[in-house]
Amino acid sequence: MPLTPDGDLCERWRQLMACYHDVSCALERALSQRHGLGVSEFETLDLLVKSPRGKQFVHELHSGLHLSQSALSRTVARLEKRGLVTRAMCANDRRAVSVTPTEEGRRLHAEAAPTHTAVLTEHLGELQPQA
Amino acid sequence: MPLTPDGDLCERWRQLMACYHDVSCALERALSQRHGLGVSEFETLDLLVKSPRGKQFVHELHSGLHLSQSALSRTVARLEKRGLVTRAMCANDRRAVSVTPTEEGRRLHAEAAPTHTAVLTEHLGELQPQA
DNA sequence: GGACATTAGATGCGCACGCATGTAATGTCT
DNA sequence: AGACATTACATGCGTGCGCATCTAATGTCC
Repeated sequence: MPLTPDGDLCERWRQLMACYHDVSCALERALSQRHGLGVSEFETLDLLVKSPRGKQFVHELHSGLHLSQSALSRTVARLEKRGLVTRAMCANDRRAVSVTPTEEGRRLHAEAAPTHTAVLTEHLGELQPQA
Repeated sequence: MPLTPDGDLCERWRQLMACYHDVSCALERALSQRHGLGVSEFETLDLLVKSPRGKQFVHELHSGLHLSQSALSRTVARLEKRGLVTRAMCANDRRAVSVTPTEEGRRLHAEAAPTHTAVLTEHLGELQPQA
C-alpha cells in the first residue's frame, strides 16, 4: 500500500495527517525529553544557527517557521529566558529585533540536532522516498 | 520543483510540515467560520456519520483520530453540549460510552462536508497527485 | 470469591497556540 | 511638517491539546 495511492483527496489528506502527527509527536517527545526543547524552539534555534549572518530578525524567522507572529514572539522569549538566544534592538530600524544564538544555544542545538535527524530517519526514512 | 524531490530527509519534513500547516489552517478557518466547527470536531462527526453502525464507542473513535484520549473525550463533550451527538452508556460494558450523531449533527455534517472537500481540493488538488 | 492488573473514559493542570489588540517606529502623501 | 497608513513586535485573552491522575467496570489468577 503506497503512501500516496493517487486515490481520492480525502485519503491523501488522511495519510498526510497520519504521517505528520506521527513524526511531529515523536519529535516533540524526543526533543523534549532528551534536551528540554519543544519542536518550535528547536526549529527556531535551527534557523538561527544555520543562518549565514549568525542572526535573524524576528520577522525573518517568521517567514521560515509555521508559527503565528505571537507564537514566535513567545518562543523567542522562552529561548532568551533560558539563555539560548539574545534579543537586540536594531539600530537602523528600532522596531526590529535581531535574535542571536548564544554559545549555550549553539551547544544545545549541536546536541539536539542528531536527535532530530534520528527521529526523522526512523519515522520518515523507510516511507518510500518517492516512487 | 517536485513535492518530494527525494532530497534529504530534512527537506521532505519541511515540505510535509508546510503542506500540513497550509491545509490544516485553511480547514480550521473555513470550518470554523462557516460552520462553527473545529477540525477535530468535524473529523469526529465525520467518523460517526460514516460509521456503518451509525455510532461508535469513544475508544473506537480514538483509533481513527489523531487525538489524545483526553482531547477526544473533551471533543465529544463539546459536540454533545452543542446537541450534535448524544452519549450513552453501553449495557454490556458499562465502562464504554457510545456516541451517536443527532439529526442536527448529521445536518451540520452534511452542510460542512462540501466545505471540507473544497478546501482539500484547493489546497491539495494541484499538488502532483503523485510523481 | 478476593487481590491485583487492565481497560474505558473523565478531569485537574500547565502549556503553546492563534486572534485581537496595544505600542512604538517607520513610510507615505500632501 | 502634520496626518494617516503600515510595519515590527509584545501582550491579554480564550481555547484546545497532552500528560498525569482519578474513578469505575471488567478481566485474570490463585
